[in-house]
Amino acid sequence: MEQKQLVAQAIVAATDGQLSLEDVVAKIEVPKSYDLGDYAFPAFALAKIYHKAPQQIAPELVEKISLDGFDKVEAVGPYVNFFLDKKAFSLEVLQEVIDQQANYGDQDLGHAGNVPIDMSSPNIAKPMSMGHLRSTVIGNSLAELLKKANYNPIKINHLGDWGTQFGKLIEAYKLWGSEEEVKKDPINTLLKYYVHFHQVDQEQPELDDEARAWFKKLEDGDEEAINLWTWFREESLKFFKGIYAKLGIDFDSYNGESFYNDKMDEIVEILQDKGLLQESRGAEIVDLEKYNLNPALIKKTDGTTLYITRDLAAALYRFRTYNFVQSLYVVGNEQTNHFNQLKAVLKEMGYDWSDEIHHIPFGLITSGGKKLSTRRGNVILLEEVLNDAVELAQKQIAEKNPDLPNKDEVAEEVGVGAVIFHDLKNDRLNNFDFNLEEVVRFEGETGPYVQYSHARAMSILRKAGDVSFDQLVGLNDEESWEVIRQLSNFPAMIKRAVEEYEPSVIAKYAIHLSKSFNKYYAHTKVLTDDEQKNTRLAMVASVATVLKESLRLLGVKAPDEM
RNA sequence: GCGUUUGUAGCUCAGCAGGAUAGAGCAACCGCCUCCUAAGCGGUAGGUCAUCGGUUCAAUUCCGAUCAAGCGCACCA
Repeated sequence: MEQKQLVAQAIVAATDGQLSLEDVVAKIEVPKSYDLGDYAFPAFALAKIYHKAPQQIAPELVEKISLDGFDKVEAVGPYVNFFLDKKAFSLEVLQEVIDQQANYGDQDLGHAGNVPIDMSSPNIAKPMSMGHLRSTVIGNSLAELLKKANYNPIKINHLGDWGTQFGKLIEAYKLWGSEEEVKKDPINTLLKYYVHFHQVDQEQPELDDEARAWFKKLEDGDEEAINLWTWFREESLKFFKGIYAKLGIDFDSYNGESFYNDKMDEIVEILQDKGLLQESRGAEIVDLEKYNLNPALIKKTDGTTLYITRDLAAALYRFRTYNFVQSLYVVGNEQTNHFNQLKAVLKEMGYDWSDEIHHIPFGLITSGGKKLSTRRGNVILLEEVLNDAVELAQKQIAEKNPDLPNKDEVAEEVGVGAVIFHDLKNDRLNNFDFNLEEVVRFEGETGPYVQYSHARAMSILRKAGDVSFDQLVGLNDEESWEVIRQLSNFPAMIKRAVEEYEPSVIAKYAIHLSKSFNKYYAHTKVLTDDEQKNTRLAMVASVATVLKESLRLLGVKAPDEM
């Protein structure tokens, strides 16, 4: 970053202030190929000012630029290419990483402001599928990233524990369920009832009325309904927590939809007071015509609430409780309309803070090209995927490193890490069709590749024993230069990932850093006794630190050996 | 139909908010372990950046249209 300023200043000085520093900074780019330097300034913008061809201007600029801070400055066609002083720059970067350790890359974008994150949010009485994994791992990574940028994230698991579906479940249980069967295998049994319900109600639509009646009872506090619901909820939560433990993710709150049951009346009252509520086809709605959105359904004909009613209550509750600077919702892109409606209704209610509500959408996972659907039985169980991945990691270890001391622990970290990393490495919005082989791949651009790179670095450091990094020297060979440049990019990557709510920025970065390090590793023997040995070790230590930190920000463990 | 997201190599994706010969990974083929973990490194082959227009000195990148796909469009969440 500062290097870019240095380049910009040199250009501004050489052009006698014809261009502002800001303009020049905006124009400066990083050449695609190393032999074209570290930064480049295209002289096209000057062609009009000087009435000359940019190819002619570039060499003239080079004449006027002092070499202070650069190894070389040269003109190639219309470009002025800058080569940084490798020795000075590498020393500076390594010193910084060694000094700051895991704090390297920390920023203060958030000034400690609260940011509730609505994430994971599985539905009670249903198993967790690959679909929930996305919200969980993206939310978790955003929380870590926000923390690094000095925000105070609050991870809220907005459990899907309320709604008509529980009427259906209770109705199904009453018709076909047995207590013993549920106790044996809660989730799968409840799921079975639920799926069965949807098969039967195709021909017996009156079941839906029964189900709605049960949900009505639930909202009205009927004892039998509440008892069943509480039981289903507890069993589900036990099961979910097992999976979260496996993923290494925890939450600050498990306040799901039901938590807002007693907070919706106020919302309805406010809407009424402000004259926003209208009756339409027997239901209560808020018209959103002027936002070019469908009306928001606040209450159904039978007086029960809907998803958006609860989300309105939740939004207000979160604002009052956390006084947030931003409020995030990590929810699939198929719900974009819902969040547009949510924000619009809040805006109509006069809440300016609705502008700080951000839906963080992500793409859909399909299976065989088809949307996952619990009711139709088309699910990919997260638990199974994780188990498969860990098992595969075990095989891999048995084959490649049979003497590894803590095999099971490492297999867990690698297997689970592979699944998480796979989910985070691509753009959030990309859809993907589930493919087990792809998800648990350990070679190429994968989580295990990054973990392996880290383990290699740690291995060198172990072999090196005690070394001090007090007397570092500059490095200027080609292979280490690639690594140094990557290391220096880390803080900028953090910033971008936070600003774009995009963990994939960090995943991609980790791959690039790993690549440059593996290349270096193949080319240079680190543990050779010479005057640069300690500096090389400092670089290896820096790579290990930054890789481990990158993985941590993604929610992936970095074993020292694998 | 309306809204929205997407369209880059056989497959999966990058391309840093316009720039110098479009990059990786898988898959294919060929090399590299007497040397810090070969879960690695190197090489070969593979593309009219969906199509057509527009803005610009410069467009894969910005704008518009068309085509194709995903998702959403009132009593589910």
